[in-house]
Amino acid sequence: MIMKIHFNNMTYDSSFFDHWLDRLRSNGYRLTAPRRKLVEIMAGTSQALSATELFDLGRAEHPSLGLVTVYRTLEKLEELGLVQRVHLPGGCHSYLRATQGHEHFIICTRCGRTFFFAGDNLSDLFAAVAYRSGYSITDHWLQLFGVCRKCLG
Amino acid sequence: MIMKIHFNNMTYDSSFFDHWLDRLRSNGYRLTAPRRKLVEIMAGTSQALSATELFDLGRAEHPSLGLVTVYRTLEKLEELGLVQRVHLPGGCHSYLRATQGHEHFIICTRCGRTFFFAGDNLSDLFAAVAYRSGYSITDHWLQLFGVCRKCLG
DNA sequence: CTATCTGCAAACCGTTTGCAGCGTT
DNA sequence: AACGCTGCAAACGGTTTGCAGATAG
Repeated sequence: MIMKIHFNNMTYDSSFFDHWLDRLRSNGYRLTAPRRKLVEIMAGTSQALSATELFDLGRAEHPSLGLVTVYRTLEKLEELGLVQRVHLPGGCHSYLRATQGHEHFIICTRCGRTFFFAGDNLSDLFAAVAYRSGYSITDHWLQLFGVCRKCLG
Repeated sequence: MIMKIHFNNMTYDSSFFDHWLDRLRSNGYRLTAPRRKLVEIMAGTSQALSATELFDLGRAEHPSLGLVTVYRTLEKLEELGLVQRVHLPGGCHSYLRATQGHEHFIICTRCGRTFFFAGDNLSDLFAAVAYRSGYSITDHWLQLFGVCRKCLG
């Protein structure tokens, strides 16, 4: 069942969840109960979550869940490009839905809530840097930090 | 003694080293032999170094050096804004001379060598994102990844 | 039926802390 | 002389691995 949901100030369809399950299945991974639960949580939140936080959320609904399963599921989701590690000034222990194409995000440094936005065209800048540095550019991160409306009070 | 050196494709003066020592001293930190050696290495390289790599480099010239001293020195340099942790796709265990103002850098994903460049004006983009997201923006990272000329061969 | 997945316990690795002695100021 | 710094050893916390039993396909 696919339905429109309000997510992160933008409208996405809930098929994130279905799509992720499809990707797992079509890559030969099995859809077990703990895995489904973890995918459901990660696909449905705009909050960057650490393995432990995800573990606690998952365990609330699936008590026998093990922390190791959380790590192994995150590993697969990351490998499939569905989830990405979030780098914060204070550490790199959180995960978030991966950005797509030229999409970037701003993350609240208090609660981890994120807002995704389409990246402006930075290719002029990149071309200039490639020329001046002699490097062949393979990737870039543009990451914004701030405080979200809820945390501003 | 201050002299011009060629560093990272740009000309800096070697007073990075002197400046860092000054900053340590003026903040009440003592200038010991192991600390001087570590500052000399970090101030004089454009290579992102992990604590262990810095340890090995330092130990080559100061054999009694302890790894703990490396961590404690990096902590102080980071606190003074002279050094920053570098976030790479594969982990966040390296340190580099901190960027200043609107400066950014591109890092070679093979050898860690960096090239610093002045950031273009991204404030229009930031203003738009602040407006659309409702976040109050406090900081940003723009980080480029690539392969440097030496590693390209 | 078979290969994958699970949870547990233990190993692992980068980092931090407690401490007694040393060195800078 | 006082206080910060050092190196050692041990603790720590997040993550990974080995394993035997459970389960999806």
